[in-house]
Parts: sequence; C-alpha cells; structure tokens
Amino acid sequence: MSLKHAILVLLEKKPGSGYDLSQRFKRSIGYFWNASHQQIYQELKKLSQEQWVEFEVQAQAERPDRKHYRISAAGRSALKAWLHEPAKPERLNSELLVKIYAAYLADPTALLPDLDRRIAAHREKLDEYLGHEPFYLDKRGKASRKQSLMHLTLRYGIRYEWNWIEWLTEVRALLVDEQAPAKPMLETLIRASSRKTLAKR
Amino acid sequence: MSLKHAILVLLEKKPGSGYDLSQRFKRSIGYFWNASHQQIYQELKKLSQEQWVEFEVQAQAERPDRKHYRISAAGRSALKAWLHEPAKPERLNSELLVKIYAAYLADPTALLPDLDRRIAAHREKLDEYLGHEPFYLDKRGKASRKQSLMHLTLRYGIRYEWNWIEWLTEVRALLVDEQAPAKPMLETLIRASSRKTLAKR
DNA sequence: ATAGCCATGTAACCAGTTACATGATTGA
DNA sequence: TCAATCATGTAACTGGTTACATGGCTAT
Repeated sequence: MSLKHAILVLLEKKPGSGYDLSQRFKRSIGYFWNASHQQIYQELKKLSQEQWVEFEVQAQAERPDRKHYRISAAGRSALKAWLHEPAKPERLNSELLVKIYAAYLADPTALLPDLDRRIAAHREKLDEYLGHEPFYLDKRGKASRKQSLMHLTLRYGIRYEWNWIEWLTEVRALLVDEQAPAKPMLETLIRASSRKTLAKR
Repeated sequence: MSLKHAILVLLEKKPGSGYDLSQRFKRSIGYFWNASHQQIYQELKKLSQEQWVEFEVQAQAERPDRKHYRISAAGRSALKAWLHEPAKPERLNSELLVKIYAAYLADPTALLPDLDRRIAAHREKLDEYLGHEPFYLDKRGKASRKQSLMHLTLRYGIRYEWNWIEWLTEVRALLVDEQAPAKPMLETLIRASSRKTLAKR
C-alpha cells in the first residue's frame, strides 16, 4: 500500500494535521496521488497505532482541536525501506474509455457533454500545474539539483493533462465529423496558457 | 462501478465464458481496463443474479465445463442507460511517482532498476499496441467509420505508453547525470518499432 | 441566503488483491 | 521437469467511496 507511505513522505517534509495533509494532497501532489479526508484520518489512526507517526493535540480558540502529526524514527526507517522495494506495475482503469469504446452501441454524440466537461477539467489542471512550475525553477529557469526530481513529477502531471486534452480533442473532432486532429491549435493554446500563468507573477 | 459495464460491453460484442472474458481483458482492451479472473467470476455471479446476463453450461470432454454467458435484454438496456450517464472524473494514484518524489530522502540511484524495468514494460506494451493497430485500418490506412472510436481507444493506449517512456527516460537521464532528454532518439526508436511490427504481417 | 473554509471523525458499502484450491494437456 | 494454457471458483483482506454527523467563521 502506498497511501501510508505517501503520508509519511509528506510528514517527513513537514509535520501537520490530517486536514493539512488533505490540502497538500489536493493542492501540491494531486498530479500523482489523490486521497480523501476520510481515508487520511483512518490511515493516520493506523499509522499511529503502528507508531510510525506521533501526534500532539493543539487546542484552538473558536476552532476544533487539531492533531499535529509528525513522523517517528520508526516511520522514517519504514519509509526508507519502502523506497528500496520494487514498485508494482500500475494498471489503468478508465470508465470514460470504456464508454467511448462502446459508444457505437447507442448514439455516440451523447458523449459530447462528457468530453467537453473532461477537456475543460484537464485544461484547468494543466493551467494550475503550469502555474506551479516556477516554484521549482531559479531565475535562470533551472531546477536546483535537489528539487529536480520533484520538478519532474510535476512535469509528469503536465504531460498527463496535455495528453488527455490532445486525445479528447481528437475524439471530439471525430464525433462532430471534423477532419483534422487539431494538434497545432492545441499547442498554441497551451503555449498561450503558459505565458498567461507565467505573467501572473 | 464500471467492471460490470465493461463485462456487458464485451458480452454484447460477443458471448463467452469467464475465462474468455479474462483473455479479452488482457489481450484486447487492457489499455483501458484491467480485471483479474477472480474479479470477473465474482462479477458474473452478481450479473446473473441481477439477470443482466444468462448462461448455459457446456460440458467438455477432458476439460472443465464452461459457462457460456450472453447479455440479456435487461442487461442491454442497463448498458444503454449507463452510456448516457456522465462519467466521473478519474484520479491518478501512482506509487512510482511517490517514490520518485521522495527519492532524495535516500539514494536516488536506487530507483534505476525500477525505472529500467518500467521502461522495458512500457516499450513492450507499446510494441504490442502498435501491432494491434492495422486491425482497425483498411488498405488505405483509414479506420472504418464504425470502428474509428475503438481505434481511438487503442491510440490512447499508444499515447499513454509513449508518454511514460519519454518521461521515464528523462528521469533516468537525470539520475545518471546526463543532460539531454533524449526525445528525438526515442521518436526514432518508436518509428523503427512501428515499421518492424508492421513488417511482420 | 449560500457556499466555502476550518477541523474532525464513524459506518456501510463497493472494488480490487492475494492466497488458496483443483486438475488435465501441451510444448520447450 | 517446468511453465503455460485451459477452466473454475472461495475466502480473507486491503483499499477506496459515499453517506452521515457536527458546528462556527467568513466572504459574496
């Protein structure tokens, strides 16, 4: 299982509450790991039973108490051991692809609203990720040695979203009976988006 | 849930046994849906309880009996209803990405064997998928109207594998301290592979 | 008013994996 | 002799989602 280890990684970088962790899953590493708050609280309970994490309760005025978690020595060594184990192959399961595969059984154009929603969602994420990128780069546009691996995981997220957009756009073009895969146009859009998000700073 | 519906889609195309289905998941639509035989047998049991599928037992000499399943009228309409429901967004969970993100906590080069195994696995799948492609194309290299959606799902698989290979190669280059992302070289390899698999026919 | 943020959790359920179980046939 | 293919399943467990529960503060 990896959620356990994903949590340990985050706590190793910086301690925090379950709520903090769920924010970090959403906002900073959502491009390779997603977890709901329910899952996180359950997992933190298990992790503290195993003594891989410790916590202290912080009372807060006007707000619910927080449990401030940090990784323990045992947790740290479990994490290192895990890093040296081979990763198991990942397997794709995409509901949308099943629907597209089967679309000819009914009216294929019924998929259009779904496609448009998905394209919009991926465009949004792509923009978000492009906005994160400068955080990993110095003034000369280079990632520091230490952060370059983390930067590459962000670039995976960027590729992933881009890939979906390109492909979904091809599917859409087929459904509405157009011809060209609209590739160059997309690249233009993405470059534009990149400039836009970079300009915000 | 989609495994139910993925099974219905396969049975709608062509009836068969649980074993047949597990082969088809592996060999023909593995690039967007994976299922183990255990899952399939359980699911077929549920599907026949709901009367979305029917089966007849076929006795075989020298081999275990087979249950030959086919979709029922109720199953067919459930499938059509499902096709008109919106698909829920997919969420990525990649163990390997978590490891790469956290690699700096230990010795990052410890990841190399993992990376090489994964690159090889993705190269293999890519080759396999490229080999499937001519099945969807006529003599002039065009997909028939009816099959073009299925063809696009295969192209998703091709993109997916390609994307992983390119990205993993970048990560590898960083770990072994090279500079260039080796992109053009990869494209060359993929084109060569495409010619090779096409030449086999 | 309505939604979103802060902050925590439980319970029921659904989905997926791993281990176990059987047993013949075919090819390297 | 070892692995793969054919052919079916059960049981235990782990992982993940959905629904429910509480409740104040802040911004539109």
